[in-house]
Amino acid sequence: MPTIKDVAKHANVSVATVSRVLSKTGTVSEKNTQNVLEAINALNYKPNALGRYLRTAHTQTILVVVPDITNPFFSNVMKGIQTMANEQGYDVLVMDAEHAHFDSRKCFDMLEQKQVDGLIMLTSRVDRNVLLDLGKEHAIVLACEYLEGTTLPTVSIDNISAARKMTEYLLGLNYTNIAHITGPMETVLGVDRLRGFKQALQAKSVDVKSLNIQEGDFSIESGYNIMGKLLSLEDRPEAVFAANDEMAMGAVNAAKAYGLNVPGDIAVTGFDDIKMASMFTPQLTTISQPTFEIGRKSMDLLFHLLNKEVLVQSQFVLEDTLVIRESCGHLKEQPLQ
Amino acid sequence: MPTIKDVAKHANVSVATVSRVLSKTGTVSEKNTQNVLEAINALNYKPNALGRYLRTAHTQTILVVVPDITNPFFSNVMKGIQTMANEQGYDVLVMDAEHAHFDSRKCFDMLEQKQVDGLIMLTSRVDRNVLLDLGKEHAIVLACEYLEGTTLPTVSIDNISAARKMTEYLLGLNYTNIAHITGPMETVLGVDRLRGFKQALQAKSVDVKSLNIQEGDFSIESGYNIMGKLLSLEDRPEAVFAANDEMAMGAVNAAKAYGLNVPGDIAVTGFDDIKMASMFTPQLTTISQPTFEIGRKSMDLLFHLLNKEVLVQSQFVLEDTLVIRESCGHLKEQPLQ
DNA sequence: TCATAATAAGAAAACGATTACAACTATAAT
DNA sequence: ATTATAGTTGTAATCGTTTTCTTATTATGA
Repeated sequence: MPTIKDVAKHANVSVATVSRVLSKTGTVSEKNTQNVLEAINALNYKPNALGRYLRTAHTQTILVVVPDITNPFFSNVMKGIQTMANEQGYDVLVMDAEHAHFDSRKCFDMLEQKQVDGLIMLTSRVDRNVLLDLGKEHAIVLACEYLEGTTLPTVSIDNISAARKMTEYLLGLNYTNIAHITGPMETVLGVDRLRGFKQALQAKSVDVKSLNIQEGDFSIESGYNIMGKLLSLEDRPEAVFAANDEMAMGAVNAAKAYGLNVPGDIAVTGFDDIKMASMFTPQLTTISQPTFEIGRKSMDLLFHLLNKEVLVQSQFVLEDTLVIRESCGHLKEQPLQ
Repeated sequence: MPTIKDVAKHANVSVATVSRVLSKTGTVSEKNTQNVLEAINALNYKPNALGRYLRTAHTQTILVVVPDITNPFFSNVMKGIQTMANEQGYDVLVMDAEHAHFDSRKCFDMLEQKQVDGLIMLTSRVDRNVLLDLGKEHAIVLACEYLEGTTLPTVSIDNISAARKMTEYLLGLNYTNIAHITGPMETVLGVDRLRGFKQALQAKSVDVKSLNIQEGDFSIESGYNIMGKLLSLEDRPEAVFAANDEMAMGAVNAAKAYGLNVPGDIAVTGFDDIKMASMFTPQLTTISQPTFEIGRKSMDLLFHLLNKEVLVQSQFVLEDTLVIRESCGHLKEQPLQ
């Protein structure tokens, strides 16, 4: 494996000169530039990134922690991050938090050990204080899940108002006995969507029955199981709002297994608008999040942080959209594909 | 940011001693060990990974190149890799090849520049010779898509026989006019599955009509569009075998849009058994791949390579399963969830 | 022609760890 | 007392770059 020294020797110059032509900084004569370039070619020299990183003290790679790589919602956000990162010459490391079953110190260490330059957290299920402290010294941005009263840069949608919007839509369809399958109550996402749900109900003076609120874990299975419970309630709900699309699909399938028709017998809505939401039968009415844009914006923010620029604005809430499809019995025109 | 020197000074020992207690190698007296540990704590010292990496010449991180991070099939393989990697103390970098629209030199450079210790390719749509050459000097394993006549370690299923099995199943259901929506013909995956399809037909002396073979690109959209073509054929196929689940779903939806019932009017099958295959209506009959295991095995192989062990076996083909659900009109018992 | 500025290039010092080597204990064996 | 041995420790080299100084050379302008 040739090093910069070998190149220097081969080109009859000093290592400094080689480094200069490599990084296109400083001034090197035309003749030497050519010599160095030839030597690089002749030896098939590839600069060792480690040497450079140690000296320059940054790795040009960032870490993103995602609750579950398997979840299509997050892979879209990831794609946005990835795209933006590559544009700026950064590489992206991914860490799967496995729904917070991981040791969050691992990702913090990577930051502190200079293994990565920055961090994008797609989950906030970590030690709040540690995260906040770390944010003072390092480049960290929070996406999707913001942290209550945080100083960290954040990009997400307004989950409360989105959930309220969804519930109001259901109310507008004249459903009043509405259930909500929540996300995990230790996530801001779960809590906020529940909050929006309640707000809409209370605004219409519909009372919120505690039996109609059941905690899920964002998985298809939990949607299926909880729907089972809901359906066996004495006062069976007419509509159920699931806190994400996966749970909604589980719920629909539970209803089908129960011999019920969706939306004929019971309406179901989701949240996130993952790709499958429109492929599913019935097509899911849901909240569409600008996933790619969330990713892009997060990386953009991180990039500013990395460059020590002062952020004029650090909290970004992006637009979500209620997309109405079939699962609530109100079919708007929509191409099937 | 404290360095090892600061710790040494604080603990009144040499940097060598600090390094020794850090890496638990060599012998250090009980007293000094304690002093060093205290100093580390007092200064909140985190060893700089870059320094270590440069010296030890490896980064403990591997790179995996995936055709499309958004595809659930690959995220499951990724999960297997990730799990195994973490067990062995490796980190995982992900690069999205965007269906080979990326510059493959980028991932090769990372290997050559020592940015990563090893490479797992989930796609082989790269320059064959470059890849093979690189494999002589570096740790590389190919997963999912093997390379014809390669010397590189490989783990995948036998796509030809799996596709044959699927086609035979269709034939067994007495369909004879069967179409195949292929994957991209520049992927081994696409070619192999087509090959298996043809083999099954030829074995039964059913002639393969060229109009019944249409090239897709693994996307839902292409499945939808191609199905449109297929349905307007004078001699409309009774069954269509799509080379992956996404295209199968697109095909089903096209049929629905056409006013056709699946499987009543036309049978459709997929390949891969992604999570949604069983959530979809009708539930997809498909080929199930041991995704997690493919990931695990690949990482295991890579790990051996990294340790310079000689591989007794380097080509692994894992078991696939035909999972029969609803989409071909032959419903076996299967829990709905 | 001389002072000044600009350009080119090398020597050597970082960066922060690991580790080979040597040196110095203390203890045990002779 | 002397030697051998094992256990500790420190010094300094090393990994492969980048970058700060210096110095030498050439070009520019008065």
